[in-house]
Amino acid sequence: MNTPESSPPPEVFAVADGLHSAAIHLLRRVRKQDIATGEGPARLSALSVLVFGGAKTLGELAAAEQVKPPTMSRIVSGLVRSRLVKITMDPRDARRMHIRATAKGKRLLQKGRQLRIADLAGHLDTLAPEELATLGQAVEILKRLLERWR
Amino acid sequence: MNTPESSPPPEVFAVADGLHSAAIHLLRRVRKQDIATGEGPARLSALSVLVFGGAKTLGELAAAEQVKPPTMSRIVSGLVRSRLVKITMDPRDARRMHIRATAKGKRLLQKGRQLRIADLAGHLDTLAPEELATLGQAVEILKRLLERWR
DNA sequence: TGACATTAGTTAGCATAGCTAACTATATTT
DNA sequence: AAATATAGTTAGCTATGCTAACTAATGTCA
Repeated sequence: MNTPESSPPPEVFAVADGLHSAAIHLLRRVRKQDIATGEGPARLSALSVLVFGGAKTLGELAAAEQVKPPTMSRIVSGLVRSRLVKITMDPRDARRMHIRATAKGKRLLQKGRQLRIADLAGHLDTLAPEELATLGQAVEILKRLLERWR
Repeated sequence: MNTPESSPPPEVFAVADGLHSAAIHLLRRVRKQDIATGEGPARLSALSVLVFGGAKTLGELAAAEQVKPPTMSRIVSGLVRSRLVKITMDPRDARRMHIRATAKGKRLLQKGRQLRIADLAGHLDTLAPEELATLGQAVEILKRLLERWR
């Protein structure tokens, strides 16, 4: 039959399982570098949305981070206190706020990101060229997959 | 020169960046399934170590999860309260405790894991066979890389 | 236009999860 | 026997997630 409802074959589950496990352990390793930034993961993640995606309202940011508005409200408060973002009110709709990264916020994000990436890159650099190439292809495949996930 | 201290080439950084981003977004997607288990991520993760790696002392479990002992102490308390693990004292060393998953713990973990994996597998199943094969190879490479990371 | 509904964000209060510092109890070493 | 080291716990802080209930502003429509 192979309807859309039928379950994927075992090989697919095996890859899913391995990918899941690898993602968990990989992030657990690189996350240690974040301590150096002095900000927690939720703030860094929200900040990265602002730096790469431009200014957002609180609701948009909450949606982008898949978090509820009260949670994002507190995350933004922290970012404001650290002067990593700045709030301006919407001139047309006094309920809305626009949140944008400051220069300091951009600098901090780049620094933190570089620490993570450099750590990972240092390890990837020990791989054979073909292995690295395979990972590069895998990244492209995953990128396309994640785009159409939802 | 290319000493071990020299920085990896840009291609390696590009792969590192892509891998990092893919891991973040992939986990953010599948994590939503965890709500159905009624336990938080730290508990599920510790439980999985016990289910797949057998009984552990608190210190071993903390090390495996890269967390400090007080944190693991509280995680284990929660797991005990939910009857997902059981504690026995070491007969030779009264300071040590042995923590093992109960049958209920094993069942819950399998259920939660399956929800995550099934979600991911459902999406992987939309890929072409060659793409899936590439991801399978990437998983193997990452597995070896992570083993020698630390 | 005035009443009602909707939308944006905040506040309060709860749980989980991370940390350090300081503690208890047990083993080990000298 | 005394000093030291090790295994876990307790207390208390911060950060991050949630829901429920609130305020304030905007939209709708009779």
